[in-house]
Amino acid sequence: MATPRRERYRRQTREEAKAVALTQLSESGTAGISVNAIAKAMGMTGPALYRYFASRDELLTELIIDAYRDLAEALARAVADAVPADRFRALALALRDWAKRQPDRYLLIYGTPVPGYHAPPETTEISAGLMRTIVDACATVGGGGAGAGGGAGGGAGAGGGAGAGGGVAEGSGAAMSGRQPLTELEAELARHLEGAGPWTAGEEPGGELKGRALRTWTRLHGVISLDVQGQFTGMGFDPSVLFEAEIDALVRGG
Amino acid sequence: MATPRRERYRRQTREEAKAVALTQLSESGTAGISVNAIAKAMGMTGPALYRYFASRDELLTELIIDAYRDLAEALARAVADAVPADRFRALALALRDWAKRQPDRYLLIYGTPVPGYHAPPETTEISAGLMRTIVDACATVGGGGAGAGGGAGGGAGAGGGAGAGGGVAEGSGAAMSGRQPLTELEAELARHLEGAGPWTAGEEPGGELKGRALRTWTRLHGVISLDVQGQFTGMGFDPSVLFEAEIDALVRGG
DNA sequence: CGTTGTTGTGAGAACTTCTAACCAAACAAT
DNA sequence: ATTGTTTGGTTAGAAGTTCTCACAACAACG
Repeated sequence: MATPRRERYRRQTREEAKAVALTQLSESGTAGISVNAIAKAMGMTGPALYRYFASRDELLTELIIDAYRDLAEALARAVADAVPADRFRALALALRDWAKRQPDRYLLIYGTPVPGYHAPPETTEISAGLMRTIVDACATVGGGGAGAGGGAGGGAGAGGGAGAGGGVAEGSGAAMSGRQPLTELEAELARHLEGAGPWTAGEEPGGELKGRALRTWTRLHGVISLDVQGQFTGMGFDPSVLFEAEIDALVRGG
Repeated sequence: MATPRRERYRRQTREEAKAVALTQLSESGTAGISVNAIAKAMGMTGPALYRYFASRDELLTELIIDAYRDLAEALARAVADAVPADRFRALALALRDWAKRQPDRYLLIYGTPVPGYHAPPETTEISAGLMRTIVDACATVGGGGAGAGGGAGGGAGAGGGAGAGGGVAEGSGAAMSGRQPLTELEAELARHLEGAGPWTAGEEPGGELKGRALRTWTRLHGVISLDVQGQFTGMGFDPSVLFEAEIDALVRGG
């Protein structure tokens, strides 16, 4: 039952190509990723790579999906490895750590999108799983709350990237009951908020889970994105201090 | 003393080229900006444009500088047009408004940078002026504080984009007194904080100007950037509500 | 051994940025 | 007014890109 050598070899060269692409990415950005150059670096001619990737865009997409999955896994693991009291902090630190370690991959996910490019459903699924991890982590901070829901969600999230994807896939039936099954997030949040009331204009979102999760996401991203883009250079302060302050503010104020 | 027709014509075609580039930008992103295509759209052949822009990069850079200047001006004007009590809110709303009205230009400034690309000193100067506007606006919220400093800074900021740039240029002598004159921001902030103590690890940054300005910047950017990148689509909530919540949180908690 | 399917190569089309050479028009100065 | 110079535009072409196609070489299977 061993995987056919043909297929294994194929996988191997695909991975190698993506690895080379990643080094090109960190050296010259997404624009610097060249199919021809990758092929040349691998010891073959340009067109050969088109046997493995239908287009440059497909390669890029795969890079994005990989990064997404990797990040989701890292966050889920960090949360799972922490005791409930530290989960929120663990999540935030893991996010920052991942981003600082591989800025280009972070920007691949959350950076400027190319107009006309439509993210494949895979990424939105992973994104939903990632969002669920954040929501779960937010549920552990402050008033505690929703122990049962948090536990179930945490279990699925702790299963790693594959687990998150699986969980979303399994839950797809629930999304169909809604009117607009755009992402799992809506249903997911609804499950978490059960009767907490809608979050509409003019309302006070403080202290309630959906707002907390969103604020967590946007604030952490705000610091991280500006940091990895180098916008803080020469400003005479330590970004990590700012990041810590934001964590504290989130934990305290909600 | 009328400007020579030669020069005027040159300016004109440069502006036209940049205008065409902007439409290309909004249609297909930075990667979609093509010198050849711009020239063709203007009714000339490709190489002709190289009389006006030394390279594609120079054109891009000019687009970035223009956007920067425009944003800085819009913010300064919004702050200047508001009564002191509303200045902070006015700044935040103006920032969001500008970004939502022209997302691609916002991403041109705060989006993924291309590696190897070094921002010209002009942008860092404008950035410093912009940061000063934020700091000034932050000074009007909460405990009031530093009335004299805020007034002086506000006056320079209210002078529009050119005024901000000029102010920075004039102040360059002050930067030389420091050890690392990387940007004006450091000296600017120092002037504002005079004796408020350093902002280092482990310290509580709440309620003090530098932290407040940085938090303002990163939080607003966090919401805006994810919004203009379309990361909120299909999540079933109104980004503006989240934005308002962040403004309130900044005003209230600091 | 033969057949089949996969992988790589070279040629080439249609793009891109950007340089070089050349020509024409507009300005400046004698 | 006739020179001379600067500037604007053209075509040609080099070097690069993505991507298609036809053809050859090889591995795997019956």
